[in-house]
Amino acid sequence: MTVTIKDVAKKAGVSASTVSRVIAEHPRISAETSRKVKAIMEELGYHPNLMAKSLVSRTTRTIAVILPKPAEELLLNFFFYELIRGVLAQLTRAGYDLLMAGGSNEQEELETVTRLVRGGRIDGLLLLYSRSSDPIITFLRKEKFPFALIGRSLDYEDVPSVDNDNVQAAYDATKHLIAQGQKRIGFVSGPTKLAMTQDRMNGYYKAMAEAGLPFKQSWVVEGEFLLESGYRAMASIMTQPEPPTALIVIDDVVAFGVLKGLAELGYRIPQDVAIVSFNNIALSELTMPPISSVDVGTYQLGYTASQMVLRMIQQEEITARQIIPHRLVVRESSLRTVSLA
Amino acid sequence: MTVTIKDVAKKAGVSASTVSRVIAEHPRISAETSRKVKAIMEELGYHPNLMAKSLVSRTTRTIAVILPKPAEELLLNFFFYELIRGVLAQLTRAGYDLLMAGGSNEQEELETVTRLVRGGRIDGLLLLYSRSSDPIITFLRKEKFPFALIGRSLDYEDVPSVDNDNVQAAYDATKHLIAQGQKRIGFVSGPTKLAMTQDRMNGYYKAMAEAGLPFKQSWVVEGEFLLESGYRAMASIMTQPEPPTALIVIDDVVAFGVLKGLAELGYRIPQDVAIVSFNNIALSELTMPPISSVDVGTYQLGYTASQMVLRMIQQEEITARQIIPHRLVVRESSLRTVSLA
DNA sequence: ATAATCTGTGCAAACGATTTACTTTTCTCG
DNA sequence: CGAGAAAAGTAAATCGTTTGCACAGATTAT
Repeated sequence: MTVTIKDVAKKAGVSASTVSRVIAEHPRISAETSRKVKAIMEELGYHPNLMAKSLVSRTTRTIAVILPKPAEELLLNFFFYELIRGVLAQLTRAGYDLLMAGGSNEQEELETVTRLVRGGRIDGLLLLYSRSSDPIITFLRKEKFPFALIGRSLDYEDVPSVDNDNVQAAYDATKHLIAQGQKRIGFVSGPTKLAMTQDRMNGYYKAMAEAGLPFKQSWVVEGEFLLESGYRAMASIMTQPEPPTALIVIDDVVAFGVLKGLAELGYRIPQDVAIVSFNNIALSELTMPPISSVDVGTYQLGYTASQMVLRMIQQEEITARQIIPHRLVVRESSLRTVSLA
Repeated sequence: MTVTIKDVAKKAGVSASTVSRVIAEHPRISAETSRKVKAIMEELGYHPNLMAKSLVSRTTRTIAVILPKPAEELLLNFFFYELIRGVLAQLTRAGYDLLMAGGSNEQEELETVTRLVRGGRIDGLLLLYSRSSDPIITFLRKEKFPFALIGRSLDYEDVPSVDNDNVQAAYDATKHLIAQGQKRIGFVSGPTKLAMTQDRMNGYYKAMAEAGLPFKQSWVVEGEFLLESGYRAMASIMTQPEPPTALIVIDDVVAFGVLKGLAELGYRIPQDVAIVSFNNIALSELTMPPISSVDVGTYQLGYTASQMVLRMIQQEEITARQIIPHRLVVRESSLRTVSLA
């Protein structure tokens, strides 16, 4: 049925080993034989069976990405495509394939990982998130299996991971507002159990403290990565006697809610309230007004994390924690003086 | 190193075949042996080598999704995550894995597909888009390889595919505006080479004709799936002597641009101009005002398309063209009389 | 009682490559 | 010219499973 290496060998009048070596560009093959065999391969439309190859080489040229279960996916919704493109770009370059897997709960996820790793189906793994005391990470470390984490592990310092400097990013964002003359700056935050949230909060605190600006606890609101979260936060933050005149928002989607909430309360942006948020998803520039946002380099995160895994597979030394530079993209929402069309 | 079926066999005092049969739940294995072997497997942490399994069974329990190259991805940006979740849900249920592949150009894409198919790495394939006279589709048909298309092929009627009834969807959207008392209805369209665009235009024409409403060619503008496209369309549509009082927009992202353009021209929504768009991405309800949009069932598209491929793999009969129901989600942007908060 | 069927298991041959260890052929050069 | 080295290629083992066939012992039918 399908054409095998033996078919090629027979037709070319050589042994299977020779064909194999032609494919591998083994030096001990004469130019003539190589040419001849290649011609036959072409003619027969031969493609090596990847399973057989993997079986003997104990290598699959495949790495897997584990998708978070639904409950933890919120943030990913808008990142995902960019991230995967970055991952795929790197893997394709290196001749690797990408396997995507997940599970509907923690237990299933771990089972999937076990099956893939122990079953020899993949050479490396990429985790898109970290939860504290993650059994998957524990398992992978025990197996000494090549993997990298996008984000930061709360449990171990030395987990190979690619992340942003979220402290600095929030610091920069806050500084930007301060440079615009803002003094009363609030923070619409996310779930504090996430390293990302904690880091951004700290950057904000740091900038405020450095500038000697007072801040009230009532200007800071925890929430989730949901539109509603930002919307509701406005009701509590902006209705107090002395509300902030500027807000740092943990994520663009949350910022959309903030925009909505502010509009309903009659605040103009940026004249009454200036806004800076994070992640710079494609829609940040489409709102009215466009939102200033810290670009975290989503594509780069995927690209670099994959590269890290590939390096580990090649037994190369890696730096356990790699930082992707961020970049504050300033748009109308944070500018003190703007000329509106 | 890794524990194989032989290790299990030896420790259990049986042959490798017996262990294999225990795993396969072969009927001719005694309950006692089965219990014993399973215990040993557990103890040793045995997981079958998937490559060896695939080699002999000529089956991989993997299907691939081919990612469009960057130039054609625009639309996918917001769909992608939902779509993949649908795909993954179906595949996980059936015990299949998902491989993701792509290429930076058409040639590379075809090579990837050839390598995967001929190399026996996958059992089925999912295409997320259709271009006319797609060499990949040609190849897959020739190989009689199980695959399904999300969308509609412009070349062949009988390509297994999962799609919306876009004609009906646009018809419904237009009817809704008409029911709101709208008479001057325009259409902000997409690239006409796409089946999706053509279908939606036709639905719009049909509803207009049926209602006996006049329409001007100047109320219809072609564009792309970009924010700018909708923004620019406003400058041409809304500045003419008798502009439409309602607009059908090909896609939510384009609608965001429309919103922006209308705001700059001083139109209020929906009082001055009503809007309905398509795809109902997560952000449609976050705009000011929230946009009425036709939900196309993105998750379902992925879920059903995967199911179709799985059926083909099982040699089951399938209906070549499956339609996912759409649903018009009415929000403020299209309501004639609204009480704004 | 004996033949026929059933049960439970083992042996060995695939599956389609790679790779080690040889064998044969061709050079090179004293 | 012939020995030894280098070059080119082959045969066979191997990777970890599955599975058709054989076979022994237990069970059932005649």
